[in-house]
Amino acid sequence: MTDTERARSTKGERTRRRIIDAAGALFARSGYRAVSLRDIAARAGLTHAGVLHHFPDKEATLLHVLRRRDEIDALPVLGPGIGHRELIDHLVRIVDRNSRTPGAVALYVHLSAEATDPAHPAHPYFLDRYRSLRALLVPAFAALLDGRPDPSPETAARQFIALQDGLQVQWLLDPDAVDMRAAVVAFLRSLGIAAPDRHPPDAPAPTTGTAPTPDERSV
Amino acid sequence: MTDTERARSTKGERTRRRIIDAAGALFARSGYRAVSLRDIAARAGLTHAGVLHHFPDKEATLLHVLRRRDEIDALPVLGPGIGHRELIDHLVRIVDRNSRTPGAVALYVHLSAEATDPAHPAHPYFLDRYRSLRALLVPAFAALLDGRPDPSPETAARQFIALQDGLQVQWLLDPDAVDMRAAVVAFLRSLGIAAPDRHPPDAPAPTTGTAPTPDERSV
DNA sequence: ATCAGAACCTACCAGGTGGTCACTTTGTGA
DNA sequence: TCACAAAGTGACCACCTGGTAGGTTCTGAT
Repeated sequence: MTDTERARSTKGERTRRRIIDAAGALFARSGYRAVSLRDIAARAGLTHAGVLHHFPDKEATLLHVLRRRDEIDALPVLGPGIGHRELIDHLVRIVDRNSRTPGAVALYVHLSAEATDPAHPAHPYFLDRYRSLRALLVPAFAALLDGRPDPSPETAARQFIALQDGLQVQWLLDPDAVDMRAAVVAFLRSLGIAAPDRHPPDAPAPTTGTAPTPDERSV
Repeated sequence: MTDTERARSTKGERTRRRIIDAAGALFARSGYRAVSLRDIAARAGLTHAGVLHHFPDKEATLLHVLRRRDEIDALPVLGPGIGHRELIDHLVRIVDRNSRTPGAVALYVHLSAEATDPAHPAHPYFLDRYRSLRALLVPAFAALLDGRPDPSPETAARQFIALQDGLQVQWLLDPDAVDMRAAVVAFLRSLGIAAPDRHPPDAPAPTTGTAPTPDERSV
């Protein structure tokens, strides 16, 4: 069976990837329910039966799209051991990058709204996503807000996440009118938390920041 | 033709209302695209052909639902002449009431996400909605933030709206875990704006709540 | 060069979609 | 009371949905 596996790891893997890329792009445009297997198949250059050869059903397609996006942003890569400032800086940098990748943003806006329905296949995913994001943010805010009790770290974390989700909707509706980064940075300043510099990656800035990962997403 | 009109204003009007009520409830559960005319018809006690006798097509149904919701919240009723404090108080009160009416919240969460797509029938509606909400909020924040320049009134308005939209998603995913009012009030406090009292309307007792207004929605 | 298994397609299924049409039933103003 | 418009129906349309069955073509390790 080792031969089998090696064989599968060539062409099959490649079209499998084309399929989830296509699915991701389409889910971003219109959400999960409004996209058909034939739409996905057409964009990937197959028949819808071809898609179902690689994935058991439509739902599996969605789950793979989400899994792949998680690999791309690799938020967990930061791990719980990361410094609080680094975490916030990293998240602000993600906001920045999102402003250049409407696709990823649209995907999450559509899916998080749909997934509100407990019967939606992505419902557990988003429950877990928000839970673990909060678990990451609460200690960070606890440290950065130290002393001041007013917004509790829990509240600050929830506000921070909510702010970004809400900004994304307004931004998608009218991209030129909304500066997501500015709004997020202003929020942090209101809490007495300094904002990271404008464009740490690239040439002149003080910090060297991380390498140019392909693209990132919504938080 | 006056006779005709008077006749129409009785039974027709009544089932017309039943239809948009049914449509509103279903759109709230699952969004616009996932709900069929037959679903709406069944809930309203008709055939789907009957629904299409009253509305030219499915889209008209959605537009009427939105128009009706606007009448209910009657945000414009406040008018531009309202006091700044009164406006903020009113909005916070709406947040409060939303916490008791998941249907209205879910309607807007679903639709605002779907309407991100420029081809969606509600796209112009939401563009206008955010625009006019901002037009109402910017002067209010300009006054209440007076002096302090840090969050510009424009930014504060955008944050305020985004915060609520984002909170609604988290709240729908896990209603018991999220206190939308607390998060909004804390945000205002961070800007140095006092929060309105807990339950201004009605008796001082913690329970009993407000009068049984049908329901209200999201801001 | 072979040949097993992966990749993929055509054809089909039952069921759902928005919308139309010709028709019957019901309500109501005169 | 009556006539006529409004309300509502059932049958139908073409089309799309996710999923299956059975077959053909391709691929790549031997």
